[in-house]
Amino acid sequence: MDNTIHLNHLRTELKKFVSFSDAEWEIFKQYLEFRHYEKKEFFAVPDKVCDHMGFILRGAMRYFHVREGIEITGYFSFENELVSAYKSFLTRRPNTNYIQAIEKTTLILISKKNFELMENNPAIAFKIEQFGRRIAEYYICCYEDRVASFIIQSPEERYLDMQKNAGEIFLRIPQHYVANFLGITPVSLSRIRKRTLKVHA
Amino acid sequence: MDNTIHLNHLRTELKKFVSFSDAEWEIFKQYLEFRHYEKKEFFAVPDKVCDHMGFILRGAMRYFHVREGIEITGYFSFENELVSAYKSFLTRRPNTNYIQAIEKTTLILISKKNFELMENNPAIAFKIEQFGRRIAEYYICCYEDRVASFIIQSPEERYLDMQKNAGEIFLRIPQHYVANFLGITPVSLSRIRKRTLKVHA
DNA sequence: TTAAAACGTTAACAAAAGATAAGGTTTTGA
DNA sequence: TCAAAACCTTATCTTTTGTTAACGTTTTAA
Repeated sequence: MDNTIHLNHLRTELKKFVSFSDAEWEIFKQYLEFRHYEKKEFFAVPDKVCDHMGFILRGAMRYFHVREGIEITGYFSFENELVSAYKSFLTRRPNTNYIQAIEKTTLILISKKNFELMENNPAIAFKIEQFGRRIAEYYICCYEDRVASFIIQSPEERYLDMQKNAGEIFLRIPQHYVANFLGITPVSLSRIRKRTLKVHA
Repeated sequence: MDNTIHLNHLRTELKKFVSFSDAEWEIFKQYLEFRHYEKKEFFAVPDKVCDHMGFILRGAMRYFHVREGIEITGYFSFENELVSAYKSFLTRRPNTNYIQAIEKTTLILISKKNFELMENNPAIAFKIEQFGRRIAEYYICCYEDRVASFIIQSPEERYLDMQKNAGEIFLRIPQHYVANFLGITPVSLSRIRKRTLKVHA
């Protein structure tokens, strides 16, 4: 099977982090693997080290914790985004949550081992450091906003913001997952929806 | 004034991110500046680009938003920690919150300009990429935990965790700042304290 | 195709948090 | 030193959220 199209797509998408030269890309792409996940299949589970980072070609992933037997969804990733239990990936320590495909999903994977091989390969080491840095910096910016939303906004405001800025999510994600993401229960989100609906009607 | 002791201290503390060789350190330290902040002086303000990253030699900093005229505290940094309006620093776009000294504070600063000069200096560029990467990765791990606490825990649980893991903070920081940090109002924190006190008494 | 599971809403009640204001203590700064 | 400001607690009332359970609809999987 020829994955050239997908690899070129990846190269384009990664430009928001870093631009690979042709020579660097030839090396880089040798360290990649493709993997398909069926719906509900796990990318990461608690108590195991997450040793891959993935780029989502197609599909969607859900991050969730289990607390007293109940799943609590913390995050989602979609097409053209990265997916990883980042802290576990970086520290090589056991992960604490689940990451699960919520649709049929295709990933391009880089293993921690391959990452380190590239870090030690002088032909590409510098670019890989840049790559790792830009990814981390990108997610820091996202996290800064997310934490601010918990500090500054009420659940209702977070919901309205999300509806405005990421409305497509509601078309793909069950609402009770979204509720957890906003830091509230599904019942509470249902009430917020009823409340805010009347304002616009 | 001789700052050798402080620079050596910085070099030691930065080892948790990256180790500079003697030659690299000689270059690196030339790009640093010392700056003193009086209590209540600002390190960063809204609508201006934050163009420095600081290392706290002594003192403490508070991050806060202003919303409808009210200050809402989002974070603190103390001795041997870094301080920056990171998103603004990275993206060169206007900052959205205040960062203020809450005690007499001494920082060692790196400007964005000097950071970029080092990134373009072959003698130290690689080490600087590593440095920037490790800092970002370190903060990602902190953020992952912080967001999880908002998703998984109740305000009361966040308070008890904080008391257990960062109890010293309560000795230096007014309680109503801590309340915001936990995502609640000062009145609510006061009630939580009263509630949880009885459990231990 | 069909039974089971998943999902969203609603209701009722309890628990917690927000808003506002008042009071007493401590800290600050002129 | 002394008045003003900052701070924490408490009280009251309102609003919101959590919890549990029920119901009807939709989706899933055998």
